[in-house]
Amino acid sequence: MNTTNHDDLALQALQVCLCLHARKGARAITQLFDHALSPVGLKATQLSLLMVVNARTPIRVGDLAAALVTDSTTVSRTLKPLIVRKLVTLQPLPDDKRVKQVALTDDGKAILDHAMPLWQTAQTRVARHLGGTMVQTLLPALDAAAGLSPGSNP
Amino acid sequence: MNTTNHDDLALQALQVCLCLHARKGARAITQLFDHALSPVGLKATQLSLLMVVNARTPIRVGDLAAALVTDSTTVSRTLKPLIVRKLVTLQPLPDDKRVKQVALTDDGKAILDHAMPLWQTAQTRVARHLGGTMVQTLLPALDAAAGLSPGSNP
DNA sequence: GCCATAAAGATGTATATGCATATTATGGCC
DNA sequence: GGCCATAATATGCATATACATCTTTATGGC
Repeated sequence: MNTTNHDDLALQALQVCLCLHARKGARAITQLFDHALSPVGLKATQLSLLMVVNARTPIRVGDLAAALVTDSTTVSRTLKPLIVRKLVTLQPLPDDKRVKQVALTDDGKAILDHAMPLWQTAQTRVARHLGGTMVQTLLPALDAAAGLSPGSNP
Repeated sequence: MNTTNHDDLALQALQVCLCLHARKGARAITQLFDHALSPVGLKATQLSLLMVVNARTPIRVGDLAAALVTDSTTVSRTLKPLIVRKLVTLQPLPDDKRVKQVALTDDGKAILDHAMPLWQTAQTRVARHLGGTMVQTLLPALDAAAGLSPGSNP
């Protein structure tokens, strides 16, 4: 008899698990970006958030969560340190005080200015490591993956 | 005059940032796996760890961290709830008591048995969503990304 | 054998992440 | 006009993640 079914499957799963691979890859990339961004005191996550806010100021918390493919509760907390550092503001919408809008401050714009060259360095380093072909296939594949949350159950 | 350099770069960066894309994709995939695994009370991260331990029991904490492309301090804490649930054990190596070895318990093997079919379902669902071609290109690209941590500084 | 140094994990602190639930604000219904 | 269903966000709890630092244990030079 063999080593039971689960052993075979579990061993094979290690090699092909899309979740594990996605997480390992994302962790490695995140670490590189975090290190690259340390001079401006931003984590990769925080820069991502600032970039989205910059592109769509002012933006609702819920829209920010959707744009980042994350939970609005996560956004709520990720905003905290950025608000403390006065990089963004959080203002209730006058028309509907349930809604809060996130806006980039001048300090936020300034730090974005300092961060983007560091981002460029990190991006280039990862892109070189992967090679152009992989980057071209990776980005659409990750986009596709990011789009699978809505259709969760069928 | 235009909208300043950083605006252009930041807007463009949103579309191509490998870190943001990797994290968004990984989050979406993780959520799907987490939901799929909820019947056995495991998170995707925990199953990944159990699969590695299963493949290489007993394994040192440090080797586990390397295999998962993560920090050994993270492994230390990720192990905590699994130890409490008696899915793995953590034993110092007699020869060198600095080293701790992680081993899968019978309960751990049992839960792995229950989890693997759920894993298969999640894996298939994601693979179908992406399509065979994307899966074939995604896995090697993520492997390549996972391999960029060592050469961090040049 | 004794102490300096290094190695392996664990802990303190901080952020990231998401589910269940609480809080607050709208809006429709009576 | 007040009450309840709903919507948007925030909090409580638990895990995930990593850097700096601490503790414990080995090892090497003397």
